[in-house]
Amino acid sequence: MLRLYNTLTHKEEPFAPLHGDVVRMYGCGPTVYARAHIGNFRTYVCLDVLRRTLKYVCGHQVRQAVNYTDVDDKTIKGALESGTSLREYTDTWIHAFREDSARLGIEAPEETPRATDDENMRAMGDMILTLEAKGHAYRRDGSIYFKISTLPQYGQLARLDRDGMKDGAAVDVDEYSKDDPRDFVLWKASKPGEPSWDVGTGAGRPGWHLECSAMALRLLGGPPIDIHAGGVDLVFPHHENEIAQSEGATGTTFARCWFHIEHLFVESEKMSKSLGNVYTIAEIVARGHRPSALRYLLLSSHYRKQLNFTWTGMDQAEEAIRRIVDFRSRLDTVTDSAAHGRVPPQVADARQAFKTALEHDLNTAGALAAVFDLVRDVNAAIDAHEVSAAEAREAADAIDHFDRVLGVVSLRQAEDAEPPVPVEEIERLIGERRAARERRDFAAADRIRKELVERGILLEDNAGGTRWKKK
RNA sequence: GGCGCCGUCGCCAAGUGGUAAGGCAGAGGUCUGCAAAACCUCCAUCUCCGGUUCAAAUCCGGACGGCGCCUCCA
Repeated sequence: MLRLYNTLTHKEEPFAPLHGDVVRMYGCGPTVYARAHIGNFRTYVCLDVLRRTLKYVCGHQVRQAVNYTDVDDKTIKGALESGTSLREYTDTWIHAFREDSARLGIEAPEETPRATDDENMRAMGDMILTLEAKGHAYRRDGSIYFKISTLPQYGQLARLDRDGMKDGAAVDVDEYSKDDPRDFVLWKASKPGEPSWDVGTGAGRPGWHLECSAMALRLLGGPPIDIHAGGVDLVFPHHENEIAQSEGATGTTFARCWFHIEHLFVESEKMSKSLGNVYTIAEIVARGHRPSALRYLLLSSHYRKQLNFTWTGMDQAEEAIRRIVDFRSRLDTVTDSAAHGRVPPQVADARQAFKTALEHDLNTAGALAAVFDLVRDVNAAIDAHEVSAAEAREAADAIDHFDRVLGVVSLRQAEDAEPPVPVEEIERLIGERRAARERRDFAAADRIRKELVERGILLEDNAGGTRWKKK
């Protein structure tokens, strides 16, 4: 059974969906005002692995929502500066995000709501009115605030207490007049020139936290929903405030399990624009790396540990994937008909180890070890001519199964499907080279191989003939 | 000031009470026309100091080092 670390309880707990076999999960998505960076994508790749584990390892169905925050200070400013409407402006970045997500092999969630969609705005308005009716909210100068003192459990997720929040920590000094500095805004009064909505709230726009509460409950049903996720930085105040709003409005638990992904660092430093180390997928590619390598790198350490992105790490990831991909294609070349019985138990062990690792709070590094164990074992068996085609098929099925969760082999194969040299030309040259080798003209043969290497194609001579692959 | 995390081979990284997975890199070897790939062999006692235990990388205490949150942020 899957066990997940729950931020709410600070413990690893067995996880099962509340209703039947459907896991209802919500992830806080990007604010769409710029191209997302690799740190953002660590979160989304880890969510993807969680999603895939739930589906393909645990056998659950998944109903996942990941939102686009398409109205806030940054998006409004960006739209203004680019001279386009908020909708057009955010459309651009949503498109970019989908493009990058696809390059990283992230499965599309069932729901990708936008805050400014009518039905979501209405849901937010309804939630505010409910909070007001229950005495959790108050209006001041056209804005509406959540009154923290009305909710005794406030602070449970982040484990913050009032007394500790003093010296050294910045105290929220707001330009608005709130009853308590910690009260947060549910609805911001509109300013001249800014887009605004009125959903029983007066003209304005939603506060930072409101959209997630409203959309999660609208799209996933409940409460409680099964899993709520995001980057660690969202624990406070975002998620704490989401809990306050949702539980204030519904009177019951908002989310059963809180799943948080640690931050990515770059060359041991926090990413920041001033350091110039905020990389996007496009920049990774421009440096000659495949997105699959980034995905692998993100999977190679545990999601609750800080991960240090380095270019050496990317090089190592490229090599590691290559080993698995080479193995996977080698399996297709096995033609022996006699079974030897050596491989099936190896496959069974690997499948078991893979599952056990993922079930243990998504231990992807451990799962990868299981994959490599199988690679080594079966490679050795093939070298010893002790594998039948059917047994190779079993191993291939296992690798394909593993990759439904890892999503890294298929990604690499897709990336390498378009070689820099036309396939017919590669094959023609391989033919010429074979002829040269047959007449023992190794100089000519080596010349062809060298030429292809320079054009990005590697040749490997095996018992069955010559194989090519992208460098 | 409060809360919390981390320190395992050159690099990355599992393991969290029973005697150190895996990947990358490296050395030697097998195979090969040569390469490549693959395989085999070699390559750490877990930051340090105490303690608990038959047994600790794993638990407790302390030291040193690194980091996060308490403020917009994945």
